Amino acid sequence: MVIGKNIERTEKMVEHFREVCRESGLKVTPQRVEIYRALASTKMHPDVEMVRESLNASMPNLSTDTIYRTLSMFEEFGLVTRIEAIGNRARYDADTSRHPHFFCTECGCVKDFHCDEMETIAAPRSAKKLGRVDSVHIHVRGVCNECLAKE
Amino acid sequence: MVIGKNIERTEKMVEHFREVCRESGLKVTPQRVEIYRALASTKMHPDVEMVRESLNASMPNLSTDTIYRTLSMFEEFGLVTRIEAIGNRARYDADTSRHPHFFCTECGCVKDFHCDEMETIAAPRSAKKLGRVDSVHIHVRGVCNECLAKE
DNA sequence: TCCTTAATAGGAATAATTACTACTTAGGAT
DNA sequence: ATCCTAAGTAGTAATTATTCCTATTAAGGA
Ligand SMILES: [Mn+2]
Ligand SMILES: [Mn+2]
Ligand SMILES: [Zn+2]
Ligand SMILES: [Zn+2]
Repeated sequence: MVIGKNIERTEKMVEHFREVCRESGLKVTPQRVEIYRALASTKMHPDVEMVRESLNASMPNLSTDTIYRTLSMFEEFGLVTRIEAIGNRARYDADTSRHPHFFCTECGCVKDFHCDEMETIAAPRSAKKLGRVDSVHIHVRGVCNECLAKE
Repeated sequence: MVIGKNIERTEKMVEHFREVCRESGLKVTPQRVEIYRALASTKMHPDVEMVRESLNASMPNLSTDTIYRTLSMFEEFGLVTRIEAIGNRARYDADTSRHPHFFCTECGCVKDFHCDEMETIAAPRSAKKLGRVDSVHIHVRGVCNECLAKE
């Protein structure tokens, strides 16, 4: 995972993360900051293993358990969104705004795209009859350009 | 898992399943028929364990491996749809028509609802720029009426 | 009925996630 | 600045979901 693009934006997000921690009485540990920064600085929607790899140089003793615990905690506090992609590994997104995803069924990559209609479509009455609707999720599946090129 | 409603419709689906098997050179084994029937006769979108439980009386020796293998094969041949619900168990739907789902974040249940807009919305250019789009998936998350009643 | 090959059962292996616990540390109090 | 304490972490074990393996079985064609 490459880190380094849009450093200003990333650091702004990290600062916001620190504030949320302080407001919520969560300790701002180096592990939490680095895990959050790893997510905020990439568009790859990383899973736990990708986070571990990207931090391996700077934090070689970071434990798997800490990554899992930390990401779950982030989700609970609305700092990240958990993405149920294809396959079995949970992936995370530091962009918590509502937006659709492209899932490649070949390589498993997850990409953002934008679509006003998909970002604003509301749950219909038929859905609300089933219970309380908290969020709407849209994704498309297909084969990404990189995988198409390989074929 | 309760089986038995809409028996005619279920049996029509089972007959179609048999035809697909014959056409594709797949053996019509009792295991396959019962697993397919278990899916076709419920609206619960069962996971592997639910299928096993529902068939435990009639097929006590049905192996987990067979259920996994069979459901994957069904998906490959377009007989069922695999649903990536919340949490870690894959769920399956014998209704392969495009329709949105309601996921309860409390009990994990999966319910159907209908919404013309969600069933016809097409992938936008911004998605197609990322690769070949094969399908569009929409679901909502919330808390189902049963869980709301318990609170 | 026989034969061939696909399919199954049962158990072992793998992969993802969670649980446990002794040790560490962030951040408030002194 | 130092101390205290509860919250957090590392390392490891346990659990859970899924896949792999292989000897045995049986579907469906000859
Ligand atoms: Mn995203
Ligand atoms: Mn459905
Ligand atoms: Zn790809
Ligand atoms: Zn519920």
